[in-house]
Order: sequence, then structure tokens, then C-alpha cells
Amino acid sequence: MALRFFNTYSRQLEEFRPRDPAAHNIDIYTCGPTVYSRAHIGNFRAYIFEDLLQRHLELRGYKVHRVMNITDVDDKTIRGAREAGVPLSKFTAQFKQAFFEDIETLRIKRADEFPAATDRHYIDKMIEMISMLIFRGLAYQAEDKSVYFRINKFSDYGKLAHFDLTQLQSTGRVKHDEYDKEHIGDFALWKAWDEEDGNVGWESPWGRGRPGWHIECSAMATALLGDQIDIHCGGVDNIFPHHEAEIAQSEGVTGKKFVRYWLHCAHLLVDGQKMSKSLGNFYTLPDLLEKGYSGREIRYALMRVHYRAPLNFTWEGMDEARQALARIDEWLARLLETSGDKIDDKNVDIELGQQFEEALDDDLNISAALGFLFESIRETNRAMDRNELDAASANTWLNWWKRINSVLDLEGETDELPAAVAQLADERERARLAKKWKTSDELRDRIAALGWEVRDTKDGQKLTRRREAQSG
RNA sequence: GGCGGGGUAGCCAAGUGGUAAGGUCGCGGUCUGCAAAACCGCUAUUCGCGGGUUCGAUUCCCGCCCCCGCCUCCA
Repeated sequence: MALRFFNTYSRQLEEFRPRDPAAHNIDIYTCGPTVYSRAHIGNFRAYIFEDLLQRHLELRGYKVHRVMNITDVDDKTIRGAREAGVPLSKFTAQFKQAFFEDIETLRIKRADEFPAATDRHYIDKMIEMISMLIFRGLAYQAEDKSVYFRINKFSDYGKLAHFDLTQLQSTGRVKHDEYDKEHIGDFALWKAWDEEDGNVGWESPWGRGRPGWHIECSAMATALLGDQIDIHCGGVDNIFPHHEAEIAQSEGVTGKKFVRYWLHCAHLLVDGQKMSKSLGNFYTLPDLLEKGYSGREIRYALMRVHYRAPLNFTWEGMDEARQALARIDEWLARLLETSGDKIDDKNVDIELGQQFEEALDDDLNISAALGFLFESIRETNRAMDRNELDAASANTWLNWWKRINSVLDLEGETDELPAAVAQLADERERARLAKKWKTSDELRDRIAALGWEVRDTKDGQKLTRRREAQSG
């Protein structure tokens, strides 16, 4: 089956045809974080979706060039820096660093570039684009000295969000400078400096100011990826106005179709509502790590639901993720044992497990893919229970796992057995040989208290690391 | 009001014009000194509601209800 994705622009599943099918090179632009505070796990749901997308495309033989921007100047970063009494760059640096720590914890592949909005190179590019938009009559400087995009001059404006501009209603979330703008929907390309900006600002043909939010993505995307890009992703809340504005700005300058496929991720909900900073109903990665969950458990929990369906965050869901991963871990450990530890990565059966990859071809249907994985786990476990799986077959399954794990990246870390646990296990071994069951059980409890589970098998004790949540 | 997404078992969730994958939880069993893991069995006569088309609808069509989001800060 061919790769296909749901394109927000057409609101349809479309077969994926990159700009340059022969070269197998794909450009992806993804909207990154605004570094005014630590990102929450709702933000990371989107980044994990993008990670899954990139990894699956790579599995399918594409070379992906991905850019993720860092918004390090806007109202919130300026306010944060002012309140903290530190320079803007110092204020944002801490959250940039936290962001990179978090994506590493979640095993999200790093983009090839992380351009920052305040980079002089991109400020120049933004000024250049705005000048061109003014030259073409698509933008104007208003009384307040800010430069706005003239949406009535761009006939496609509203096509991505499928909005009728005459129907736009103010939600009152943002204050409008209605007296300065020609149309309430005109958005800022360049914001004139005001007192609250302090020493943040850049000189421009329109006076001192700073870029509007939308223009940074147009500038960085075209600067790094060219006038046309294959895939552009983000959360559904970016569809309007952000991505709509990006189309207007980019196409207004280049005259070429900006993006071939727009992919948007649904929200992470908590108690049935969107997780967001403004509602205060959010968790950060350190919040969950403190509760005893690992990065890969969080990765699984955020990845296991199709990206276009809303995902409700619950502690029950976290525990489900933990148990599902433990099942995978046990399976892998058993396969490794059955294969006789003789890993031969040449023994790849490409027919094996096709369903997994075909499910992902279908608009990243991760639930169906995981369903197939777990069915395979049950079948191979059953075969191993009956001693019907030979070493070569076990090896083949391991190689298959290696392949799909290049997409999932869910393999467990192997924890070193602490000396204290090993000693208790030795004691227990002796107690068991003497059939001192009570002592044996007490030692099992003590080992469990140290975070390890002990199981008795035909080949003796097996010790497995077991994390316990600190209770939700 | 406009534009989207969602409603399938206790919870999460896939799916198809032919009678419901998978995960998790719970119960029973095999195994075990007891456990654990694994496996086996049970757990939705039914897919938000009401009509229609059809031999047959959870799937297609029409109408309605509920939840969530966007409508110029937002992943």
C-alpha cells in the first residue's frame, strides 16, 4: 500500500508524493516551542507525532531533512525576561536547554536544524520578506508604525482553515488594534517597539521593532528548506492563524505553493479539556519523572493513540503504558534467550510483520500497528511455551523488532543489578535450596522494596527492574 | 454563528457493507512450595440516538444529541 496522509488543506487522505520522488529526499518543517517556560507534555505529544512521522518515512527509505524553529522572542518571552530582570537571551536559554533535555528523555530525534527567531540571519530574512510583501501591496505600515499583512489582497487566505473571512468573530482573547489595521484579520509582520519591549528590538526600514510570530516560520522555512516544502506539521491550534499566515506570507513572496502536505496533531486533554498553560492543567516532563515514570513510558503513552484523535491524559493511561512495555520487555528477553544469544542481523525476513509497516503507511495508524505487534508477541510466546520456536526464528523476530523499533524507539534500558540486590538474591538462592520458603519469601519482599522483581524459573531466579509510580 | 476532531467493553483503542483487532484492568484455569511471567478461558447479541437504503448497516445516506478544539497568544 502506498503511503498516505490526511492533508489538512484538502481535508482528505492523500497519497504521499514528495516533490522529488526520484531523490527520495523530503523536507519537513515543524513548529517548535516558544521558550518562555518549560514545555508541557501536550506540546510533546505533537513532537512525538512528528518523530513518528520522520522515523516511519526513514524506514520507508526517505532521507528526511527536518527543521524545527525555536521562538525566542514574543510577548511572553519579553515579559518573562523583564519580570526576571535578566536579558532576553539569558531568560530563554534556560528553557531552550530544558527543551533539549526533554526531547532527549522522550527519545525524540533531533531536527537537523533548530533555527532561533532572534538569529540575525533570520531577522534579515524576515525584513527582506516583509519588504517584498509591502512592495507587492500585500502589506502596509499602519499608524501605530507596525507592519501588517493585508489579508484581503491574498485571495487564498482562509483556505487552510476553511474560514470565511467575513465570518471571523473575535474571541476576545487577544486585544485588537482595530483602529490601526485595515481589516480586523490583518496580522502583524513587524511589531513597532513600545516601552514594554525594553531593550529588545531590531532596526528596520519601518523603525525599531521586532518580528511578528508568523513571519519567523516563513523566513526560517524558506531560508533553510527553499520555497517549497513537502510536509509541514504542528498542533491543530496552529492551523489558524499561524499556518494560514505562513501560507500567505511565503506564497506572497515566492509566488509558489508553500507546502504540499499539512499534517496536524490533535490535542492532549486532561480531564476532557485541552492541556494548556493558560488553563493551568498541565504537566511537564519533570512532573511525570518525579512520579516515577520513565521517558519511554511517557513516550509510549503519548504515542499510542492516532495523532488526529484527541488523547486524554490519565494516570491509568500511564500505568497501562508501563504494563504494555513490560510485556514487550519480557518478550524480547525470552526471544534473546531462545535465539541462544547468537544475534545474526542478516537473518531478516522482510515478509514478516508487513502489517505493522502497512498500518503506519495508512496515515500513521499506530494503534493498528501496535495491535499487530502484540498479536505477534502472543503468538511467539505461545510457540516458546511449547518449545516450538527455534533459535533461527527467534533471531528473525528479534531482527524484525530491531527494524520496527527504529520507528518506535521503545526498547528498555538494561539496569545494572545493584550489588545489594545481587547479595539478597544469593541469600534467597541458598534459602530456596534448603526449602526455607519463609526466608525465601521475605528476601523476595526485600528485593522488591529495592525496586527489583524476582521470579523463579526452571533456570533459577530471574531479576527484573520494576518501577513503581509514586501514586498519582 | 462558522469551521474541524471525537462518541466502539470498567478504562484506552483498531476496524469493515456480511456480523466486533489489540492493550490495560478484573475473574477462573495451566504452571509454581507460594508467587511472578507466559499461555488458555471468561468479560460489547453490540458500536451516541432516531429514521432510511440494503438480503444484511457499527460501516453508506438523512436528521438529531453529547464532548473537545479553532475563529488572530497556543503543540
